[in-house]
Amino acid sequence: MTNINKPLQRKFFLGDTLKIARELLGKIIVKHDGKNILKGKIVETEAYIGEHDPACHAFQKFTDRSSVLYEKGGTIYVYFVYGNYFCFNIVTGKEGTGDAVLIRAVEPLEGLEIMKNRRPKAKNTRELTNGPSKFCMAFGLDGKFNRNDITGKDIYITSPAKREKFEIASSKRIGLNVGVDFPYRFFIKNNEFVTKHKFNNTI
DNA sequence: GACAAGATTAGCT
DNA sequence: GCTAATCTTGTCT
Repeated sequence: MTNINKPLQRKFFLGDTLKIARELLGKIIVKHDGKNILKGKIVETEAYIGEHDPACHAFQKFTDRSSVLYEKGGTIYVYFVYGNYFCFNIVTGKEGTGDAVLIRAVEPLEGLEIMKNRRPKAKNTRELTNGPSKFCMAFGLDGKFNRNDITGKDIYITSPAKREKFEIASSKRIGLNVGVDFPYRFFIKNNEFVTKHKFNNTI
């Protein structure tokens, strides 16, 4: 039972970053993992705007790491933090803008056994993917995917076969020391896979 | 070449 | 709820 439409095309990722961050909610991220297929519904995102956002890695600095953010929309930006963890971003907008959307949490749909193997610490299904680095671990995403393309054949995003109804809420972003005032975090209201956090109130 | 900080997580109080 | 763990990247000397 695949129930999967065609992958989102390049055009989707070239639009407005904040709009894309909202529209990605409820979409399905698919990863071909060897013989296996992993699927998850995106339930939480954050937008990073290169031009005016001090929290964005591309803000007023073009470095080896942030140069990926200036690629055209649909490019994957994976980076390493805190010595252990990866965060998975999708570059948005036209080439040269420095915008990206961070995938913070997904709801596991397929390939649960593989995810559990990769996340031995997770005590339950919810803990498999309810955090940006947890999602990366469960899906086996690491630095090798940096600069890859989200419209490729091994990893891509599709719309669900059935359009679900859900409410989108927004809040301040999490884990930042700068740019905390921008309400650029978006999540599906009342979805249990959204990261639990003190900022989970709607703004 | 050295140093400080970081888009987090897990484990302990 | 609070803090240590851990190492890459960017910046400064």
